[in-house]
Amino acid sequence: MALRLIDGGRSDSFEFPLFDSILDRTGRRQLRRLITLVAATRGQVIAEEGEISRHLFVVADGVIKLCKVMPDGRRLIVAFRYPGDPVSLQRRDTPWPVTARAVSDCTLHRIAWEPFGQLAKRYPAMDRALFDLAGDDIANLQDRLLRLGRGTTEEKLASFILEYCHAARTPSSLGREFHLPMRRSEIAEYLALTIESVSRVFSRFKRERIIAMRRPSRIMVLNRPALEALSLGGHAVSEHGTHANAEKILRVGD
Amino acid sequence: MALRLIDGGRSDSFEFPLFDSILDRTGRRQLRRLITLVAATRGQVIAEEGEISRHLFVVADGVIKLCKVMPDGRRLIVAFRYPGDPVSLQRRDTPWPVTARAVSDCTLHRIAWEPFGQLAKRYPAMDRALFDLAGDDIANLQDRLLRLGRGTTEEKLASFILEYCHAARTPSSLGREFHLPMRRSEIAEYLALTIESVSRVFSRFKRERIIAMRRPSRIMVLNRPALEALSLGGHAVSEHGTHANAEKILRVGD
DNA sequence: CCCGCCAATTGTTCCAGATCAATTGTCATT
DNA sequence: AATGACAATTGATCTGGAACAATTGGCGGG
Repeated sequence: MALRLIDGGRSDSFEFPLFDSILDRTGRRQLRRLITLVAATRGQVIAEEGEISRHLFVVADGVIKLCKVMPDGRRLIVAFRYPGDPVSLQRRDTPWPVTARAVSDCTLHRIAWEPFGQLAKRYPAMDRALFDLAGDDIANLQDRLLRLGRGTTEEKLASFILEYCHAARTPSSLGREFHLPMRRSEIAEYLALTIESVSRVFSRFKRERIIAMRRPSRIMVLNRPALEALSLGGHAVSEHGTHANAEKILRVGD
Repeated sequence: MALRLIDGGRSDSFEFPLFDSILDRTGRRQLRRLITLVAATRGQVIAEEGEISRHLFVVADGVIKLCKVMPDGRRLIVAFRYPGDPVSLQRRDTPWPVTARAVSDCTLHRIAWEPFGQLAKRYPAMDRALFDLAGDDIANLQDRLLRLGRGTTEEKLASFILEYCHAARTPSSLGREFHLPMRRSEIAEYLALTIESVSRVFSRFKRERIIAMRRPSRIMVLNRPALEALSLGGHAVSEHGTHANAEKILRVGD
């Protein structure tokens, strides 16, 4: 199924902070004319791994996942993308390194690389801005690599919850309930765990009053400091057995 | 200890393919004048996580590792960098997201961001080239994420050996012996394993005549197809039990 | 309201890889 | 050649999370 184009998608009214700050009035207007608004429904493929990338996509509303699959079917969600995020930063007109799918019904800004490149010739700061965004993406992937490689199940889920609250601009600190659009299977694929492990840790967090969960997708953070402590890999907050151990390991030198 | 500057490091003679292809003669000469050649000895820190990045580094000779550490001492090597690789692509003048250390004695080209930025104003293609390099880095990190998250010990080591052969331009396909500069502990930190697991799999590969190993750091690839099959996650090459399984998993749909 | 479907939870068993513990190389120094 | 300091290997256990297996819960359609 193809992406649905949205009428009036070329309206000048919406916000587009990614490049607006570096363009003058003319540049902004020209960029607006390149943008098409498209819609995808839950589960729909936005771009397939291997397919040549002809567009830059930016999430307008909803959540996207970027997936990779091994030949034997093992899969991993490389990243979720939230409103305002560019979907994939890569050389123009090269194959997508991942498959992008909608996690919830969502809308995206789409810009063809070809005219984007023309515009970028007159506004070189745009290439610079793309590079900066790529740098942020790299730093995030490096963090994720550390967590997937060395983190425990608790640590992974704790940092996922915090990350979601932050990225989805959810009122987590206020102790308000929010909606989690991804299923357990998607959280498991994101954290390189099984559904069962994810479910067990959710239950444990609930039992320990770190979160409340009236339904699987309705979460409320009750003890944010506990989540933060877990997500850094500090484990028990006020114990210092781990600390002595840490110093021993760090002393190894290199 | 500070990085040692190398006399005559400003010579115009060396190759610098990263940007040479997109610059004219004048541009190349101007870029050359910004480059300083520096040396680091095995184990030396080139840049520390958190420290503001004032330079772009490119590996000239030897191998670099990029490390991240958790508060309690668990560590991961995010990437190795080989001759020709930029060390870290990130927003200019922002904190390093990783610590860069020399794995072997090595030399690096160093360019201060400040004059680099001036030059890039006259040659906008340089920013574009940086973005493209960052895109490659992102694709590599995504692959690594899949392997660390879902790969077995064998798969991880097999793909590491192949990756090393490729990156270090080693005559692997010819069945010639080569030198592996990183210790078992570094390979383990790169693959999110323990030293013991790495050692056991090396021994197994040796026993199965996939590699030869006269000393821990002297390796020869004997059966490249076997390594390639393993690194893709295909497991046994000519078995199809796994295949049936794969289709079952893939059929899940999303 | 009941039924069927699928997501999520919970319980049980199992195993890959971690951890703990020697032992064996390797090489630099005297 | 003997000594000491590490790096690597090998062996014996242990365990966190996977795999397998029911059971429970929610929701849409008749």
